[in-house]
Amino acid sequence: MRSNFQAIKDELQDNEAIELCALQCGTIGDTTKLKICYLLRHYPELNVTTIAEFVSTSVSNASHSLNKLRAARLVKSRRCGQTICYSLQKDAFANVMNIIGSGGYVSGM
Amino acid sequence: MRSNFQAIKDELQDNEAIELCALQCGTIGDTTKLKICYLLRHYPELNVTTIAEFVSTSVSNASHSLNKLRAARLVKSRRCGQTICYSLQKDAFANVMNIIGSGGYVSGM
DNA sequence: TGAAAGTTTGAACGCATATTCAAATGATAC
DNA sequence: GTATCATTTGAATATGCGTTCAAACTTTCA
Repeated sequence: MRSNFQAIKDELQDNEAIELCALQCGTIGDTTKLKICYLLRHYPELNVTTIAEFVSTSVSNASHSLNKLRAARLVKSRRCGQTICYSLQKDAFANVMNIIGSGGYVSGM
Repeated sequence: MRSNFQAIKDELQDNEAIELCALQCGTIGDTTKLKICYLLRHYPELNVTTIAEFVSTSVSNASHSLNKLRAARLVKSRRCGQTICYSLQKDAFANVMNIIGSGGYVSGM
């Protein structure tokens, strides 16, 4: 059980899980992208045009947003003939959950 | 059970829970603030100077960050004599959890 | 081949944000 | 009161981001 100052400071530095969590949270820190995730959480697969209509934005903006979501490993895509189907990654937010929990003090480090 | 297009589009618009979630995720989308939350998840209370040392930043920056975290209702503070003690809000991320879940398709809307 | 539907791309703009610095505030002890 | 420690505040800078627009690309179907 590590509990000295330097060990904790080190754990906070260059922590991949924290970096990824920040990237993913930052990505859904914008309502357009968050709405897309929320939508895909309840629809297994949707194409860009449909997503754009649901979240009331342009197709171009939806496409840009989906690109960022994919870069953050939150969304994946596959071609379905003429359209491209987007869906949530499995366990997309598992890492986020691990880092932030549900809030409140839990135990010593 | 609503399942038509317009109802879902409306649900996505002016949704307070989603707006709050975006605000809170955006706030911890920065490593400094996320580290502070991570730290406070494991320490019941810490003052600004200590937090700044842990996350390897200036006291001023830590103070600015804590202000944003408080504005996003993620952190609270109380005066302890000469210093000010910061702690995580109870159920700080409860709303975030509700919106994003852990990822993956769950059920129809 | 050519048209139409679906999607992506890159540039451009304006706006928000993180961080730093210096100065100001608040509390404590001598 | 004054010096010291802890913290906040505001301005300034630079960097990053969301959105829009027009143009390009891919697939399908006639």
